[in-house]
Amino acid sequence: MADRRSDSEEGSRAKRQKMDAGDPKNNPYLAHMYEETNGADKNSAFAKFKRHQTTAALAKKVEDGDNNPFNGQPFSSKYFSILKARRDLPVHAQRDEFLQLYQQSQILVFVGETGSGKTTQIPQFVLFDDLPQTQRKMVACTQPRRVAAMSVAQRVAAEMDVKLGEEVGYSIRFEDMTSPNTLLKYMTDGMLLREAMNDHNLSRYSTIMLDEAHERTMATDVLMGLLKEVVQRRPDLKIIIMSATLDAQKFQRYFNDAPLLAVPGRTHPVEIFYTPEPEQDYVEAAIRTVLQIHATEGDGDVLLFLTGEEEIEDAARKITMEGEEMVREADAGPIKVYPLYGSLPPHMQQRIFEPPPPPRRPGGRPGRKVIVSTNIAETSLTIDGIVYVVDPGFSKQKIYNPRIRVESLLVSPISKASAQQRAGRAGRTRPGKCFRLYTEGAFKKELIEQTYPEILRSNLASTVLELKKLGIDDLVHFDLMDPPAPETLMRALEELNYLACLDDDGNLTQLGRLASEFPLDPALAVMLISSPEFYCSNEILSIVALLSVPQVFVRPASQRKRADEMKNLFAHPDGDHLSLLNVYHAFKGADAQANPKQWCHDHFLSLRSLQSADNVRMQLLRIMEREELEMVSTPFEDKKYYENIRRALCAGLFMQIAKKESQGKSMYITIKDNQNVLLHPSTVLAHDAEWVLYNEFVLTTKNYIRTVTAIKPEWLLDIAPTYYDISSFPKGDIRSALVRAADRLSRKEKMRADKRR
DNA sequence: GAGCACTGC
Repeated sequence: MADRRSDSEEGSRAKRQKMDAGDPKNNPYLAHMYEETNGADKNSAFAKFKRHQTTAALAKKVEDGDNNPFNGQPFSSKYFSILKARRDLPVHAQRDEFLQLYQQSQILVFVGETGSGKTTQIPQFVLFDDLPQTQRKMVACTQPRRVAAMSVAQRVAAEMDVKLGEEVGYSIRFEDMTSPNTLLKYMTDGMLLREAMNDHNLSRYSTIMLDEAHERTMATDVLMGLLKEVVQRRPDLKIIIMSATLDAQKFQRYFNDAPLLAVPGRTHPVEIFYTPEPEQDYVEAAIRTVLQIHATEGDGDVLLFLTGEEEIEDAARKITMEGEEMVREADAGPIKVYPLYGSLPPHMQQRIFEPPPPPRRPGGRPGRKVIVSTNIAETSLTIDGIVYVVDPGFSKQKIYNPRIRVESLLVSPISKASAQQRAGRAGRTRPGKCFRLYTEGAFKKELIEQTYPEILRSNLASTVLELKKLGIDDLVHFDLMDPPAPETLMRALEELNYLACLDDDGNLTQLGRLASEFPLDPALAVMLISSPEFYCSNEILSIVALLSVPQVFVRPASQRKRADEMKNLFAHPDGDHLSLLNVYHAFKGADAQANPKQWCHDHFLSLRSLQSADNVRMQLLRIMEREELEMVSTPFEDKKYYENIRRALCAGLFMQIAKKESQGKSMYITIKDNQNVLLHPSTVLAHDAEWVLYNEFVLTTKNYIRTVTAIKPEWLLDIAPTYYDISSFPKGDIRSALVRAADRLSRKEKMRADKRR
């Protein structure tokens, strides 16, 4: 089988071959001849090390030596000062215990609470015992987030006194910071999954660590299922599942009763307070609690968890106002409120690290910082100095309804694990307090133990395609830790079958194999792959890139009118997809490129989103070229320029079509699922289109379809005849409209045939 | 006449 790799891989492999060409020791075909001495020759610091038989004492000796065992360079003085601090970490006391379990078993579950040092130290413990250099392999440690992979790699490179990207590196989307010398690689879990799709045995690794496994991301869950199979084919591969305390036994059971090692963390105690009675309005209660803390508690910053941007901005405003009143009337200390959520520009996010405001006069009451945040402060961002946490017990969570194939965000009660994590945020620097705005009874009886893993809350179309590409044929018996509902799985298989990515027996088709190469939703991948047939792959590529990044249109509450005017400059009467294309073209134009920041600001566009779309576009373009898909455009003057693009959109999104209801203005009904929907008010679609294609179904106060483009039913019959098999539609408005379209289509074809005769 | 929690390839 062809060993195809993702393109960043391809790059590093090419690099590796080139760099290694001169040295027979580095030639993979000759490597076995050097196995005894490779990296562990007599002069090496590792000479006395027997793989998987080392001890903490042995490692300590090398760590305390004069020269770096990995690159032969003398250790810097900074190395020794960091080493001293490392030895104080809780994990260090159990290094021998860890080594014994690691050596004895193929799979190990490691539980380390925050502050234990697990993410930085355990991979180094492994390195000194696994000696991957002697196997020409690597040790991998996965993280759910890119920033974590980068920053931990940087930290560990410093601890090991090596240059980042050499012996210690990281690999994330858009950036491969590794070299042929890399022995320890931090990477995102999604990246390892990508690699697995081309190397089902993950043969480049001698040990794989899945860190933060308790977060149960989609990628972690799939990787765990995969690794469970790989360990049977590769007895030489070792696996470490690293997690926070909760649910450790579940991991143990899943991995055939793997041994468990638990290391305590280093945090301060947090006192928990509950409300005696349930609160009616959690936002109002939260604001009241924050102000109460300010009035009655000692110094220390406050972290309040709310669910979304609007709620947060609103609460922040109210707390600021009330706080100012407290300063005036009760001589309270000054209070500074910072909103925090993902779509906030980075420089605004950075502001949360500013020190709290000083007292208003010498000797006055100390100032206090209040951070009002989404869940982003629960895992992604840690803020030191928080002493008080206010937890109303809610967050927005993604849920998936397979019956109508809709993912939506819903404000839901958090889990016990989440509540514990939130409380923990108060004890990072000193003992703290957590105020839960629900009763103790509710905590015990109503909150679920763990947030449902993502795999149970998502559309599985792309996951199923990935699994097929990973060589998993029998999905039903694939051992996932939490198997999704059969209906969700059936929906995904059905969707992939309609997209022709899977045949009727559920086997990967050529198109499916190609689609899996793209880091995209299968529908968007199919759209992109089909686009050369419609003479518009350049344009579809831009649209797909824009559809895979956060919203490009910015609409600040204070300047809505102005923002809408600017958006209208890019509007295309036939719909939002074409408007996105106009935005992209304008962004790449000379005017915008002269000063992109200013231009985006002036036009109410998000520079961050546009730049990231540009990045995505480049990545996708490289895959298109590698797969020899043609990059073509219809000449702009051609009257079919936009029509071709709209047809190509149908090639991927033909399952997301709505038709106007005969009665009722702008009321639409979705095809097949028969959901009543409204055009999202943000649409630029200028006319009452009979048929529209939509990108997204949003469930909020009403059912909306967002990002819509006008299309013709004839195109659907032409492009997706199986899905639009008229006989499968019940008698009614939609069916008769399709029949009329079919008539028009055949008349046209007949006329064309007549002309040819 | 609207609301994108968060993350990833």
